[in-house]
Amino acid sequence: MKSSRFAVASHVLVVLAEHDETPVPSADIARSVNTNPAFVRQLSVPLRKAGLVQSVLGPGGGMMLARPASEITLAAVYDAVEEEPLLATHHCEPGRACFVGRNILEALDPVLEGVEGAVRAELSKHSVSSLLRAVQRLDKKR
Amino acid sequence: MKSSRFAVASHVLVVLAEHDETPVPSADIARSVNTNPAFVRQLSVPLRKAGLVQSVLGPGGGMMLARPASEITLAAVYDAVEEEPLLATHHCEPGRACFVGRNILEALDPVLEGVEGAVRAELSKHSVSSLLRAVQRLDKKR
DNA sequence: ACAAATGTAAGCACGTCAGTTACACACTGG
DNA sequence: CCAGTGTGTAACTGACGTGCTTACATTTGT
Repeated sequence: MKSSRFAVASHVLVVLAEHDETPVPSADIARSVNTNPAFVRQLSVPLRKAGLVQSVLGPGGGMMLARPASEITLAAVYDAVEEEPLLATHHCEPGRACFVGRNILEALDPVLEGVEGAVRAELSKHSVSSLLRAVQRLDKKR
Repeated sequence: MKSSRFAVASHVLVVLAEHDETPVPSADIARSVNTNPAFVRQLSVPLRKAGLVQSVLGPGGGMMLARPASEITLAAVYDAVEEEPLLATHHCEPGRACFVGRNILEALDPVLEGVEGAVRAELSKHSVSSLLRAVQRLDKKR
């Protein structure tokens, strides 16, 4: 099962961007995502650690963006919630008897670095606010 | 558990590129990767479907590259063995009551397309032969 | 015929993930 | 000051992907 955290986290942040400046309770967000409030709160942990959201306790509380939506790139979202590299290497150490086995991981390393960099560069082109605008544009068309 | 198929498939192809023109039995490849011969054969299925390798049955048989190593990019390897997109979307449909839920998937689509394209472009810069050269260069240093 | 290989099906163990329940804690308003 | 609202977090479950293994039919060279 592939992780959908990046997509869901983006969804959450767009909802927060829509309700600018006012806290949104996890129950409301969960209704939009169609999942459980606790799941949204769990997802909020890495987002808070990354300084993207903050929460207000007590009645009238909830989650809200910690900085302007235009200053949150999707690369930051990706970094916050999707910690592992997307292209994994061997689970078990390759056999060191063969010279390919001895060096393949090191040879593959710059390739995987490059991929990771390309992904981050591509995601840097978008922000939460641009994603919100895209959502609004699509909704108008209906 | 993240998929390591791309890394292992690259490993296999580099081994095949080293033994140019002569078939390599799956048992030999498995020794280099440090895994099971049957697992290598399973991995060979998508590679054969993609026209990257071919196999020779019977004694003295095995797997070999179906075309020159310099003409097999790592993007082709990726396409062959890693069919699903690396960044998944929501597992369950978002709630259509909220206008964000109605449009988020469609809005996210071009972003994910862009990521996929960036990955493929980055992987196109490398080939099986360039990877083999990197392995050889690293081994000389030891 | 025999042995060396592949191709493939079936199944196991383990890890990850989404989803859920439960509960302690924090804050606000009356 | 206390009832209600909401967060933070731990624990658990079920589903699924993945690596790995066993097993067996099939092909082919000597």
